[in-house]
Amino acid sequence: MDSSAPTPAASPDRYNFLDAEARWRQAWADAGCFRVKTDPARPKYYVLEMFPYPSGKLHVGHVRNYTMGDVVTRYKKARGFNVLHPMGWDAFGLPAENAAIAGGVHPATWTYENIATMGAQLKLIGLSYDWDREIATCHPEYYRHEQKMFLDFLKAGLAYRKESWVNWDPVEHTVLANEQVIEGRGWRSGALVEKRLLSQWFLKITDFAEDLLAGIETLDRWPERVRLMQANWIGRSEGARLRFAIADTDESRDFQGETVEVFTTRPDTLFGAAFCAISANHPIAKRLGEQDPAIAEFNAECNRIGTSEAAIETAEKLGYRTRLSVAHPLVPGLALPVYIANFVLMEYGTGAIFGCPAHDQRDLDFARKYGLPVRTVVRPQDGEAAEIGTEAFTATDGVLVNSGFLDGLAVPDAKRKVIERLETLGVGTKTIQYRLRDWGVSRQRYWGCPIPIIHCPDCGIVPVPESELPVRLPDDVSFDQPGNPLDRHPTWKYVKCPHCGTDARRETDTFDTFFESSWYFARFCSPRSDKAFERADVDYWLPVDQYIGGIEHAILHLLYARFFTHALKRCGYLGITEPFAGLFTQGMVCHETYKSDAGAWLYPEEVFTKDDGAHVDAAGHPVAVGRMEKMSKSKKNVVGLETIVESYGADTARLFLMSDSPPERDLEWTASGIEGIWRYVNRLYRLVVESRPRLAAPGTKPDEAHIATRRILHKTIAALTEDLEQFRFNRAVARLRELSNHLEDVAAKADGATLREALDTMTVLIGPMLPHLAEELWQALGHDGLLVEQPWPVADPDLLRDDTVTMAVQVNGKLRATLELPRDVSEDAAREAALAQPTVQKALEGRQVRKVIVVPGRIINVVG
RNA sequence: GAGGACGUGGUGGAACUGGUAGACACAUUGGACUUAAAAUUCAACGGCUUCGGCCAUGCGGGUUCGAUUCCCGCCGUCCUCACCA
Repeated sequence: MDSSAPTPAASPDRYNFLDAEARWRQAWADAGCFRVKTDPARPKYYVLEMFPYPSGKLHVGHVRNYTMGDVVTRYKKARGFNVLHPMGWDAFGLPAENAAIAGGVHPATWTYENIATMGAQLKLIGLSYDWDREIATCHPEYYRHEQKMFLDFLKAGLAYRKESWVNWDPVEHTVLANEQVIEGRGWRSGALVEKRLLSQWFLKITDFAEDLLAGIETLDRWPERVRLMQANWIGRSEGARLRFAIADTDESRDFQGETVEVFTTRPDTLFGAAFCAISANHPIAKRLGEQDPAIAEFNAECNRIGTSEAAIETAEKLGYRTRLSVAHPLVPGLALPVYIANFVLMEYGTGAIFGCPAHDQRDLDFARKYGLPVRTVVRPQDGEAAEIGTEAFTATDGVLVNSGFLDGLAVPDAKRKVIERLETLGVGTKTIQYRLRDWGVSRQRYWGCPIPIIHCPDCGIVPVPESELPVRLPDDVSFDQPGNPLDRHPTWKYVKCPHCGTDARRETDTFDTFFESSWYFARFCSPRSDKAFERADVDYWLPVDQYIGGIEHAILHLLYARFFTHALKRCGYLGITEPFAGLFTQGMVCHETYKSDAGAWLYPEEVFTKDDGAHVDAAGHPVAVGRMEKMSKSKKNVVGLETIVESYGADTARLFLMSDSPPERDLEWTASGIEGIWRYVNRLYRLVVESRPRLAAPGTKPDEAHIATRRILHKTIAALTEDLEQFRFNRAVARLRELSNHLEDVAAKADGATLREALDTMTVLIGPMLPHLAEELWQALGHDGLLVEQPWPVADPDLLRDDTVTMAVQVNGKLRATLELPRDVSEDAAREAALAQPTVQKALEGRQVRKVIVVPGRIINVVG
């Protein structure tokens, strides 16, 4: 329990971190170590952690990814790069409004207070930010630029307004984008999302579907997982669109000459078509509904059924047989019935399909249910067409049958040929269909960037003139009733039309808050510019070389930001298409959960451990220990940042967060773990302080032991450098411990020069992870100036290679001996040495040696 | 339903490109120091063993001189998307 952890007191043999950490943070700030400027003469490196939403307070779980960015920044700086490492606040969002509703505090006040709190917390842990570049996206000097961008997008045809069925979150009282609906629920509220028909602003992300997909190939420093998720989200499929003419019958006089357009990925199965099905929101379904209350009711029912996993699994596939039928485009005289079906989505393809029961499972189920014919048109490559029972034949390596001019063709050839025919007939075309849909950016909320549009009864949609930007949020708003305060504001929305001067009204929706985070990385390049950013600055700094954030943004933010970069390029803002060259997705910090016997969550510091290991609360009542879960305020399994920094120091917390667990995996925060790191930090301190007297000792003639120490030192430099390059922080920590363990063993007998080199170098190596301690030790070692400005050590290649190698000796694959042999030992000599081993002879048990495999420097395997 | 990842001691994890499995830690146990504790420090720490070894990287096969690593089939855990035509 954290509460049982002693507060380490300062003592002569203990590192006084409280004093030292504050002192060195001040020294970095005074020297402006992390203030950078555009300098094309120097190589640049841009490190960025996903900026936080200022929700209240940070706990130790938040700090992990900032520490990773800090380690990279300090390391790259030592390697000579001009490193940009900025921090800011993703400051628009619903929690501020909820706080306003609950507590009567204005969202702006709430937000800026949280920014002050969290900013101070971040400064406690010694992060290498250029604070001069701090931005908050709720500031008009930030959001004015995205209003301009939106107007530019509008001019470029990348923004449009359209009435469509959208996802409505009934708890947040706002629309959500498709990316923000997870298993049918709002991504933040968890409420079941409803479908509503609303007029909304969209950004044309689909214009870049192909570019965004192709771009994924170039992102070779992104996790494979994220690339795959994005590719799946974009969801490219090749197929055909084709039009079925509505059959001219007595029942369909009013649809004469009209067509039903469908999308299919299996145009080759067209001869097996048994029906057409359209979405309940298809224009034809709506027209039919207007005439027939039964159809209207069926359509409404389809919209009521949710899209959650449970709803989909249990919902029956329902069809409503309309009075319409369509003519098969290739089979004269064949008419197919038209159904309205609850499983056809208006949002994908054309909102209509043709059903081929023999070769699609869902179509087969539907056909069996409604007694439709099942006609096999693809047979297995070798063999006859099997009788279709309850399972469709969906393999695509078959051969076409019962399909007229397609008979005998393989599926891919048949696809090609049938599309050719459809194109000749003028009833269809080859198409590429994406799952990706345009990004709906309108939100019916106050605390966001106003959409700079005026609705005029005469002129329609009129952009706010650029000279009038920014459109500022009004301060005087009330949250005493649900809905959008901007819409209820007494005066704000009433304006004159900029064109004709008549009474008009402002757009009262604000942008999705993902709008702000879609370009902030560029704003950091010129945070005080009166333009969105300066071209010279973004040309130098972008793309971000190392981006660090949570996997939860694998699609949402990362896709929006990639799209924005394409769109900004098209509008002439910048010259790149991919904003983030390298991406790292870090794991979460977890902690045990505690529950009192009354069922209430308890904070770790409210829980005590008795001698027998039982857990109790302050009153001595038993406490149930739950499983490790992501630190979260709601379950109270959080450890306060200040608590840890005051008890152990920032460096101890930082090193703990970098140790043991690989950075992409979850990390368990434990009291014993932090204790262990604290002990290690003190050992490092003592190692240096106690070695100081020996540094003055004259260098003796270097003997074997000194060379061994230097070898270990230089191997550590090489390995640690490689680990940092590859984001293997846990291994880097292990290597540091190997080095310091060795130095502790030899310090008392090492010669001055060797010890000096080793301790100086070790101090530089711990710098990225333990920056305060490193400065303190650097000073203790007698150096002037700041360690943070020291160059990274370079390993001497001669010291990376030993004179001898340890080779394993196996007999039939089993280890029987190890041999210390000269590095350049010949294969013959190695073989002889191995065979001479008594253990080898014994293991052979008198058998003939059939073969000896020698892998230089590694292994000798005797096969007998 | 589609796609993907992972599975190593009591625990977190290491093992380069197929080459000595368990680095580095945490926990535990025992010893030293101490009036005692804390701190520090030394040692043991996968299992079994007749002390020669044997068995061990989820399970079963395969390839190989040699497999935690490659291939096939299971089992389990996790993630993403999902009525996508």
